[in-house]
Amino acid sequence: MPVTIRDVARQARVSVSTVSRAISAPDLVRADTRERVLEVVRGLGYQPNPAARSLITGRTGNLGIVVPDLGNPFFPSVLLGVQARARESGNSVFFCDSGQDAVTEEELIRTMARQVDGVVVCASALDDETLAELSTLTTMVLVNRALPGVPSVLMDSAAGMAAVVEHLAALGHRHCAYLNGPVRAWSNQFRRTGLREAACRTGVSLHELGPYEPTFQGGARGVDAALAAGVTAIIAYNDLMALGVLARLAELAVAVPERISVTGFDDIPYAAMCGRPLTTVTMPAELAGRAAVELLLEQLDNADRVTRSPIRELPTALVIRATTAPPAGPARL
Amino acid sequence: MPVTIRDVARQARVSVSTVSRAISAPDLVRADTRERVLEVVRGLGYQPNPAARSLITGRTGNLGIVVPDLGNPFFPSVLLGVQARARESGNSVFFCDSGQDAVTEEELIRTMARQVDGVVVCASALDDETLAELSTLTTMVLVNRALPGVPSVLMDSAAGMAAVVEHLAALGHRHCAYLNGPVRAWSNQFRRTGLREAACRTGVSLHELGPYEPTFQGGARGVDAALAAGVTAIIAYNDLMALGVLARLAELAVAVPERISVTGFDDIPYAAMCGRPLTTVTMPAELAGRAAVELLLEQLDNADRVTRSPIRELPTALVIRATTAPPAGPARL
DNA sequence: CTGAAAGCGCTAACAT
DNA sequence: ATGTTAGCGCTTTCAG
Repeated sequence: MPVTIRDVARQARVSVSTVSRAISAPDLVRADTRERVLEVVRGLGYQPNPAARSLITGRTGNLGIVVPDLGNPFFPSVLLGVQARARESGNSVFFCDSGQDAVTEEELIRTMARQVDGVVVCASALDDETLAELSTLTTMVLVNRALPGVPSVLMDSAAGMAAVVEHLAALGHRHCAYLNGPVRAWSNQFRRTGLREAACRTGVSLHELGPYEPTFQGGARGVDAALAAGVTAIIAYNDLMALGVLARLAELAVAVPERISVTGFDDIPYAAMCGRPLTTVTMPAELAGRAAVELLLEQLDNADRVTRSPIRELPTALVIRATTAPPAGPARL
Repeated sequence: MPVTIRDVARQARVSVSTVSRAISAPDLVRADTRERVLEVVRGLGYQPNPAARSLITGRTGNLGIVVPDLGNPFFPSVLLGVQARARESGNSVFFCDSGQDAVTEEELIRTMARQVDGVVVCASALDDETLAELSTLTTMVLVNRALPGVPSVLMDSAAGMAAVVEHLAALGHRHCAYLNGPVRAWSNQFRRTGLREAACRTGVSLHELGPYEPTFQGGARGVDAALAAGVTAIIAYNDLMALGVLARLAELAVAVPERISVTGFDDIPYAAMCGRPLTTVTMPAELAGRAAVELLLEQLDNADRVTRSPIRELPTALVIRATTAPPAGPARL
C-alpha cells in the first residue's frame, strides 16, 4: 500500500491541506512547517497520486503524440523533442503510432483525448472535417499540417523543395522526375507547390510520377519510370524513398551522381551515413517537437482566452552531399 | 464540461451503479436495461473518466517504456511492438528516453512508476541494486538485461555473435577486431561472451578494442585502431557502429569486403538500405516489445501469486549480406 | 437485477 | 498560517 497524504500529515503533525500546500504552493506555508513536512515527505518517499490530483484539478499532467510511422526516423526525432520539452514542464507523454491509417489515427486520438491535457498530431492522414471535430475533444497542435483554428508547427518544405530545384538547375539539369509521396498528404502537396513554382521559374521540366509509398520500397519502385522518362535527376518525396532509389539504381548499375542525380527530403540520420551521402533537405524535427509542446503549453495556459491559431514556421535548408552533380546526358535503361 | 456517468444515468433512468455495471460487467445487468444504457452512452458519447476509475480500482490502464536512445532505430521497433500489444489489451503507453544516462533513467522510472501499472525497461544503464530497488515500485519487465527476480526478454546475442565468428572463420579470417560498445552494458558483455567462446573454438584471434560510443561516430572512431592491429575483419558491437566503420573505411579507401570484412548487430532497417548492405545479426525487436508487454500482463494478472521470474529468450539470426568475404591478407594503413 | 451510499487520494474553498 | 470540509467521477459493497 503506497503512502498517502494522510500518512505524511499524521507524521508531520499537520493537516492534509498543509501537506498539499507544502507541495504545490510552498509559499503559502511557514518556512519551518514546510521544512518539517517536506522532511517527512522525503523520509516516507511520498509521491502524490496523480489520478486523485487529476480528478480534482482537471489536469492530467500528460501530453500525447500521434505519429504515422515510427519506422521513419524523422518521427523518433520529433518524439525526442516532444519528450524533452514535456519533461522540462513536468509533463509525461503518451505515444501512439497510427501506421498511416486514418481510421486507427482517429481512434487513437479519441482514446488519448480522455487522458491527456493536449495532443500533438504529426502528419495527419485525416481529412479536415474529422480533424476539426477531434480538435474539439482536447487541446491539439498539428505538425506538418495546417488547419484553420488549430495551431500548428510547419516546416517550410516548399522553400526546401525550391532550393533543391534551384540547386539542380544550377548544376545544369533540365529534366527532373518527382517521385510523389502520398498524394493526399498535406506535406506532399506543399512540397509539390515549391517544386512546381521553382521548376517553372528555372525552366526545368518536371515529370511527376507516383504516388508511391513513402518508404524504401516505394522509392525503389519509382526508379524505372523515372529512367524511362529520360530525366537526369530524381527528386524523391523523402529520404527513405531516396535511399530506395539509390539501391535500385545501384542494382541497375546506373552511376550516381555521374549518370543521374538523386535528392531526398528530411535529412534523416542515415542520409549522411549511407555509402553515398545523400543530398537532401534538412528538417528540424526535434525542434518541431519542442515547438509543438510549446504551443500546447501556451494553449493550456490561455485556457479561456481567445484562441488564435498560431502557426510556427520552422526553416528548412538544403544539404548538398554526394548524390548530385552536373548531368551527363539523359540516362536511359 | 464532459459528460459524466450521472448524465448517462439520468437520461437512461437508472442509477449510476447500473451504468457502471453495464460498462464494466455487462452480464450483471438485464439485457434490455443494458441496451438502453449503452444506447445513451453512445448517444452522449460518454467515456468514463480514467482518473476516477483508476483512483478506485488502483489500475491506470497505462504501461510505460523507457529506452536509452530513440535515435537507435532498434528502439523505435521495440516501441512499436510494445504499443501494438498494449493496444490489443486496452492499455496506453507512456514513453521515455533516458539518453543513456543512468541518473535520468532512474528518475524517469520513478516518475512513471506512479502512473502506470507496469514498465518495460530496455537496455538499462542502471546497476543491479538500483534496478532491483526500482523494481519494487511497480511491475517491471526488462529487455536485454537480466536480473534475478525480474522477468525479462532476452535475445540470444551470444549465439548471434558466435554465428558471426563462425561465418568469418569459415570464410578464412584468422584475425578479427571487436569494437566494444559500452563495457558496463549487459548486452555488450553478453555479446562478448559468445564472441570469445566462438573465437576460441574456431581458433581466430580476437583483438578487443574500445569501448566506443554505440553510435555511428563511435564506430568510425574505432577503425584506425582495428587497421593498426592488422585484422582482416571488424566486428562491431552494433549496426550503427558498423555503419560508421564502413564510412571511415570508405574515407580511407579501404575496400569492403575485399580488403576487410565488417559485421554489425541488430539488423536495423538501414543495414539493408545502405550502399553496401551489411552482414549483421537480426534481432526480433518488435517481437521483443510484444513479449515484454505479455510478461507485464501476466504479472499484472497474477498480482499476488508467487512471482517467478520468467525469462523469454528470443532467437537471433545471422544475415549474410555484402560486407563479408574471404580475407585478402592483412589490411594495413 | 438494481439502487443507495461509502469512499479512492487529493485539492480548494471556506473558516479560524 | 493552518485546519475543516466538501467534493472530483467512478466502482463496489451492501441492501433490497
